[in-house]
Amino acid sequence: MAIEHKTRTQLVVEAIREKILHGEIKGGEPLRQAALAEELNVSRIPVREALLQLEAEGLVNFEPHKGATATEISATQVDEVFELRALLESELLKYSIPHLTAEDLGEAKSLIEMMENANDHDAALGEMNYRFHNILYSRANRPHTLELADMLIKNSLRFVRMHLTLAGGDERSQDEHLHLFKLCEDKDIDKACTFLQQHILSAKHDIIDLIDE
Amino acid sequence: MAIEHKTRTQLVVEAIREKILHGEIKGGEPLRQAALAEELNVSRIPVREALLQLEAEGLVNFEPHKGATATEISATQVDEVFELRALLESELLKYSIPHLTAEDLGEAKSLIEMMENANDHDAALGEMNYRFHNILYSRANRPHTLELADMLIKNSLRFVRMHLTLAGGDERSQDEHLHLFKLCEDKDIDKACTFLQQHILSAKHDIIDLIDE
DNA sequence: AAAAGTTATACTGCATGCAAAATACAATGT
DNA sequence: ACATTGTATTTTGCATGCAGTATAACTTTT
Repeated sequence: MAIEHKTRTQLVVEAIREKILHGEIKGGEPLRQAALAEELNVSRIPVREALLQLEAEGLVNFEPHKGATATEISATQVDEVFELRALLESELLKYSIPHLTAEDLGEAKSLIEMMENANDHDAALGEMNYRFHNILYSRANRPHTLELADMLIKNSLRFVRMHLTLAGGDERSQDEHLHLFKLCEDKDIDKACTFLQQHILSAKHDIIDLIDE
Repeated sequence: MAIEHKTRTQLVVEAIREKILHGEIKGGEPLRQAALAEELNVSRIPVREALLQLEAEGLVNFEPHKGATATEISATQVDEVFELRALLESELLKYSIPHLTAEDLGEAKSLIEMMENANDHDAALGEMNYRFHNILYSRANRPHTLELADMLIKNSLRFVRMHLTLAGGDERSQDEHLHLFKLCEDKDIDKACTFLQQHILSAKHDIIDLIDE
């Protein structure tokens, strides 16, 4: 395996993204280039470039001459992002299901089992959830769509994490994953897609409820 | 009206975007930072930042240590982008129609008339087409979705332009705009949305045919 | 002559430093 | 006290220069 040679900019992107997703940096909070540069032991240039990339991801607002802030996230924004996810991800699933291989399904299945065994508040749960869904979409052959969906998922990850931490990896979510898996296995495209939409939208409602208090 | 103070980076973004959309820079062609910097009379820093932003827009590929290239655009890519547009834009229209005001519709109408009177090969035609659609989506109250759709539209603008230049602003497209307008006026959401999808997909087919020769 | 190694070059990645803009603060006038 | 102007400070925007990486050109070896 080729060693991957990460640029400082990429490292800074990951560092700042993690800070935002973990809530270490709150929404609306200003991101000072000099402060971040010093903290991460780089110059301001890679920080600037990282902030630009994070803006493209929707995690940061970058205003000329004003500076960058972590994006605020209202309930209506969550609503919109999850609606979009439901739209795009069901589209991906629709194209992907016919080409899903036995190995794909095997991987998905084992991830479900791992999630069942994992501690409810395990931080890795979000990662597993992410990979589970990603496998199901992987054969869609729609790279652009997948990239957009990925952006949205990353963007909503901070809520999902909050959701998991506060509510715990609840039973319902597990059951839903299993059910979705079976529908994929049966190649029942229509049912799988509409069920996936429900799955995403029910997560949306949970999170909005959480925010509203 | 407040004078707007554009940073060099923004100006460079626009300059390079224009070059790509106008075909002055072809797909796959490398974008050398130093060359662009000299040509535009800036240093390499704003060029780098511009290239990063253009990558987010999908017009440029940025590979670490390798450099940036204008994105190649195969028929399958066009297919995917237009499918996405059909999906997102019809969604926007669905939410927007109920809130469209009389003024909105007036503006849209006058744009249609302007497009009818315009020269078939007028470069401004693409711009008018863009504004026409944008007005129809403007009341959707879905900023995030609108932004994504906007990105996709910008991304497909080079083909639309090619389409218009080679095929001319054909009659069918005009008729379709008028029909779409009437459906919006009547607040017939379902018909308007499915018609919009057809409108976008038919453009897709025209463009793919153009590419395939 | 083809493959592998070596040097040269072209280009990117990034640190530093300075100029311009925005913000915060003080002084003045009303 | 409030608004307004002027000044200081902070912060961003960008030019320059150098170090590191990838690619091309050239040897050397088989």
